[in-house]
Amino acid sequence: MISSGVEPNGVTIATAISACSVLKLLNNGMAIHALAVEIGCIDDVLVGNALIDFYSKCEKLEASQLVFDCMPEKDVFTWNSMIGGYIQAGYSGKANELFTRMQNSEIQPDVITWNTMISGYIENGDEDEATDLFHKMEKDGKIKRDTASWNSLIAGYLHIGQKQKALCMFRQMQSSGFSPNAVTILSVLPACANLVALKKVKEIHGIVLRRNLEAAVSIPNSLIDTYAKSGKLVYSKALFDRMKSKDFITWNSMIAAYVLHGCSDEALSLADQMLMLGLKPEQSTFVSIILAHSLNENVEEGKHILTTMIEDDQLTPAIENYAAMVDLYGRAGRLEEAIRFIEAMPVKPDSSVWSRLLTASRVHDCLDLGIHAGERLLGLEPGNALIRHLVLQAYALRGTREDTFRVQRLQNEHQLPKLIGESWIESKNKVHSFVSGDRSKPYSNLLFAWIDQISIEVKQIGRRQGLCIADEEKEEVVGVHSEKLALAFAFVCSQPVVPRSIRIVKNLRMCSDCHRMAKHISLKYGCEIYLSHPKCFHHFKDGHCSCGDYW
DNA sequence: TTAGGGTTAG
Repeated sequence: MISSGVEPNGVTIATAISACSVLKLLNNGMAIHALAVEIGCIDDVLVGNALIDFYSKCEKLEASQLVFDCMPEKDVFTWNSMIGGYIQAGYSGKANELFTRMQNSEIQPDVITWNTMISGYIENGDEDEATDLFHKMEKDGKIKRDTASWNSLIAGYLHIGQKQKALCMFRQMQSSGFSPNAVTILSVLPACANLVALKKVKEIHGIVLRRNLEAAVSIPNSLIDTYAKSGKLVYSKALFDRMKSKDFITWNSMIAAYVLHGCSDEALSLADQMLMLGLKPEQSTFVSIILAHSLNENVEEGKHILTTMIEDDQLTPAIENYAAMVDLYGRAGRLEEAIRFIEAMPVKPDSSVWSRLLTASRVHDCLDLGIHAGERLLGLEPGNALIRHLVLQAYALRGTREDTFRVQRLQNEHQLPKLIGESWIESKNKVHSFVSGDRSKPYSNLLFAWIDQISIEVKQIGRRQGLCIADEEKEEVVGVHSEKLALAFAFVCSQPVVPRSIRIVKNLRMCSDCHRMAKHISLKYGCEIYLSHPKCFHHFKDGHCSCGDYW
């Protein structure tokens, strides 16, 4: 435009600066700022507003404040942009000061100002202040809450990990006569992505259909992911097949869904289809492809994929790609290669890398390497009780003189909270919780009798007794593990019919004894068992598990 | 024509 000799005006400048804000192009934006001064449109309120947002997004808050202070004329955008800048930088106190100043100025806060303050407070951990503002905003009758007001609160709760409160607000929103929009759905779906919330997912899917929200690609994308994590891979695939326009996230989500369910061949074939359509896989696609080769224990192919990614596609591997490689070597039992790979990595290994190595070490009974990985994990997350517990166990198992000293030192550093296994299962619209060794339920005797009977059968099949590093203490110590109680509950309460599909969520890693029992039950009764615990998803069917006995 | 709320990578 400039080289054609057309003079830009304030609108041109504001639009161009906005583009720089999105792309966080500090130098280009500053050049346009200089141009605005040169052509004399710097006092244009539109330009000033765009600049405040631009400098905030480039993390140059002092510059934003300077622009704000110099503006001869301010409007509601000016104030909102400046307040939003402080909020996004985490300065809710400073934002609140401006919010108060704004209320005493000739420009009054609008619904966006209020929403910005609400999301700012809650994301900075001040839940009370956020809900207080949410209630106050309609007090004087000038401001009406909108869908985004509800979304701010719901998304805020999710950011701080309060899923239940978010879902509760979601319900309240609907009973207050507000319809969820695409943003609401995209916030709330990941909160329901687990094996015991399938009904909730279906309910939200129902809202999507009734409100015609499936047109935006992001909605079916999120549903594909959520259904897979809720154990309904067939629903994910049905949605995928029906989608007329797919984007990268669609493909990545479906490929990752197959990997999650241990369907490596389907994942690889879908990745091939993606290539044939001329779509270039991105880093995240390669994570899934490497993991699929890992499931097949095809180390050479996995290594080839990483090379292809770097050399042919000119992509810099992300830490997740390196972690997937460790899984590839680890699952195949090539532990020395795994550790050599980690040592040669161009980036610093993070906890995902070390925890993959720890998994490999525990599955292949390699105590020394397990201790090495555990110590690294502990160095990265010293406050993590679970890791501390694993490291202590590993030292105790190895039991050299130095190990004993290390155990004592670790124990003295922190008081170890007791790790209690807990499992959840849904039945008749109610989620039931079981803790390991719990005999307090009125029907406990029925559960234990059922477990005793199955245990005898499983013991006859044989047990492998290796060096065991486990999240949870052995059952001889804590009593029957919670997932067995949940399994027994599923059978006992569906009598005389055999349950077809059982879904359980657990807080701690499953032990190999419980894993063996679940496989046996799936074979004996012809039922499917889905069980997830942090970082792992199991689908037991016909005596096999989708994890390939590696978790 | 500038401001707020959101999807994948077990």
